[in-house]
Amino acid sequence: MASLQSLRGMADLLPGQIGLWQHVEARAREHFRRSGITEIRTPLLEVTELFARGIGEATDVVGKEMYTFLDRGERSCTLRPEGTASVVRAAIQHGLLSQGPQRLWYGGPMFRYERPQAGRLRQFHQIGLELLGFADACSDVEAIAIAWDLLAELGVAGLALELNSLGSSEDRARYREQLVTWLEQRRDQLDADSQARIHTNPLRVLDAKHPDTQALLAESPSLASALSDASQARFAAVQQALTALGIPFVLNPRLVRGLDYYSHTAFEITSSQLGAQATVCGGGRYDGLVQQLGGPATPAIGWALGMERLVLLLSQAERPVAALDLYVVSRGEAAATAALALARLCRQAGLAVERDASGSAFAKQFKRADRSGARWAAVIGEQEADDGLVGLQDLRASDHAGDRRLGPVELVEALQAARGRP
RNA sequence: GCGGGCGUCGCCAAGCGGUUAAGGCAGCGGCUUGUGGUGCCGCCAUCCGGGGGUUCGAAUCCCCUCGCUCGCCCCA
Repeated sequence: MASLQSLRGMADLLPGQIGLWQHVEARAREHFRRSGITEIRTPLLEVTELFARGIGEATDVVGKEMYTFLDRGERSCTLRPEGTASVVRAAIQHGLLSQGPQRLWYGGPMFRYERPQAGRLRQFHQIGLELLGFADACSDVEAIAIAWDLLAELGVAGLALELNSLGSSEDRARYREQLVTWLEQRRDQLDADSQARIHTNPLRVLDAKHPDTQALLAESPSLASALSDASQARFAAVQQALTALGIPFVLNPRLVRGLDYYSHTAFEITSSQLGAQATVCGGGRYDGLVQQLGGPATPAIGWALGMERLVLLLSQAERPVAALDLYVVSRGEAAATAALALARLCRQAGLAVERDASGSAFAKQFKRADRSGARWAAVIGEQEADDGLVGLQDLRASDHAGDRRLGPVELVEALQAARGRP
């Protein structure tokens, strides 16, 4: 390549697309505000150990997808591949948990060194929710409902909520043993990927895509039956509450989240319109993580939502356009200064203004005024500059009958008065 | 990391071994020396992602490379 390019998997967000992103971000912000959830911002870079311990050494994310390097002090640093570990670290580090339960959200870029694909980038963006210090089943449902309602509010259609329970960490450990034993007995019947995972991440074998492996798995010990009575009751309570809220879901016993820290409720919100990367939002309960990272035993639930995937679903719909109130056209040096002063005056009054700086023919400037989408055009030529006046015309009018000539202050007042009216 | 498809102007796109490399949109200039949305005229790729090779001759064939894309893996 002759010219410089962005790194693979790292995308620019251009002016034409940014409106949709800002729209989503604004809605999310407002949605969290109404839900009593406050934002937290953590660094993009963390000590590698945080993710190794938090997410799990055996996971793909940690094993092969992290952007890790040594800094000048020879410390191993990693660009965050997800948000939860950082939020939990911050909560522990600053003693937030001793101030009571925390309802937090975050947003921003995450980094995973993977092969880019539709809805998958190396730098991608997530919005996430973390409820720290909440143990009851209704908190699981509240978290899910917040995600579900946000998506609905944004007008995303055709979503499905998939649900599973991984049980308590004891349930999971017990089941893991059963499963490993069972898998080992049939090791030679498994596909290569699954064989490799028997000890590193056996639960993931359940979700193997290989048809022969899937057929074999039909008779494997089930996770559901390994759940303790308490865990089963808890899962039932989650389902009841979802039903009470009218949020539809499908049980997916093979839904095993990739990161080690999940327990009990695990869920994904998926769309069939996204191709292979169908998950828009995924999350679950992670009761053991806070303690594992050195904090007080704290039950927690959270989720992360993929911005790129969400925007992909939304981009078929309409996108909001930032409207300009006024476009200022001028000719001549004195007029240019007057135009600049007028633009500034209007901006100070809260109007959105663009000034044509080209100095080209009026016909040309008006053509641009029209295309800018501005509601009004202001004209300052030699004549107006001399008189200290400004020509004002309605760009929506088809003739010049309504054109006026007035002073800058009157113009601002006129536009403010006209604002809000069609 | 592994497979498949693709890569011509800012965007869309013709071209398929010998063309001055169509066309449309956008942009710029003009018709209209101070007034827009329509119309008309003109300008806008010595070059076809990059590098090698085959050939008298390549955007068109081959190799390598980069990038995009789809799937696998995994996840948001």
